Amino acid sequence: MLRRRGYRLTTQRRAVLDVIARSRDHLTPGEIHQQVVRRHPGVGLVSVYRTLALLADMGLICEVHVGGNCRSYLLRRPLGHHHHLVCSDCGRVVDFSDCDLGQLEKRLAEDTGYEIEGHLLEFAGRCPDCRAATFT
Amino acid sequence: MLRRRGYRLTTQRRAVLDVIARSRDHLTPGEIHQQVVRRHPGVGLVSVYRTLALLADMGLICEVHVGGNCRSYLLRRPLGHHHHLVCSDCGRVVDFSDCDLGQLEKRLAEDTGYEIEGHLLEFAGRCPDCRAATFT
DNA sequence: GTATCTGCAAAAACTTTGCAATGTA
DNA sequence: TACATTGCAAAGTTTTTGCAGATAC
Repeated sequence: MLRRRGYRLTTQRRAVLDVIARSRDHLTPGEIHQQVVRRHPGVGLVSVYRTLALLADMGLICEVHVGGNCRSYLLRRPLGHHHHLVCSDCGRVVDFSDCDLGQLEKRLAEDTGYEIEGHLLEFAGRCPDCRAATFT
Repeated sequence: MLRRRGYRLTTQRRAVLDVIARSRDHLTPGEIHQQVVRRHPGVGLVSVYRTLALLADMGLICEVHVGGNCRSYLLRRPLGHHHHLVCSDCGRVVDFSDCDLGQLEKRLAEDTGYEIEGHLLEFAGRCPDCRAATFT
């Protein structure tokens, strides 16, 4: 990972990034810390918070809002503009990038006079695995 | 307000609802409490939390995620399905209901195997007033 | 009159900050 | 070696809970 942006590559940061990258789910700071500690006892929750702030600033991770905690993070897999489809059972996230909101955005701008800067779009649903689990 | 759903209509609840209904902005529990206290000193923050939980359960208010705090509430003006366009300067919210995501939703369902249950869509932008304020 | 609500105070959860010690580059 | 980064502990916030007294119906 290209952390040569002036920041040092420490064990802690590597560990946090590793946990986030490994997970297909979105994780809260607490959950991330728990997982980090498994392999690296002694790493403080504080470092997790600090690392998350850093990664968020750099745009390497992003938040998930649908389904509970708004401070759940996720690796920004496609690095550019994209959205999430979140499983309401297991939390598993699938990314997609073609949202095609241009028309709506344009009409809204005209109707309201707002100068639109961006949007937040997330879908909630049940992933194939969780659906299958229902029909035991 | 039709609170005859088995719940009692108390001064506190009326006050909280009043503040939310009055505001065109989205407010955090703390902000709501501050405003409630102005007219009704002695009302506890606890009651605000409890009332918010109640109103949220009943679907009378909804959250705003764009721009900071994810626990900002807003009166559910059009009572059905709708979305928000939030001013990134003053927080003022405009509602709209035609989001036209059916196609995208269908394609996502096919591509991913998810059974889609719902979506969260919010736009961020600058409202006419705030835009005007820039060109002093 | 009674079951629902409220406020207080205290607890629990979550997040940020100060500082000496540590580890990367 | 030097300075960014860490962990601890402590302080701030935010949210929840227990309980006795108040109040809507």
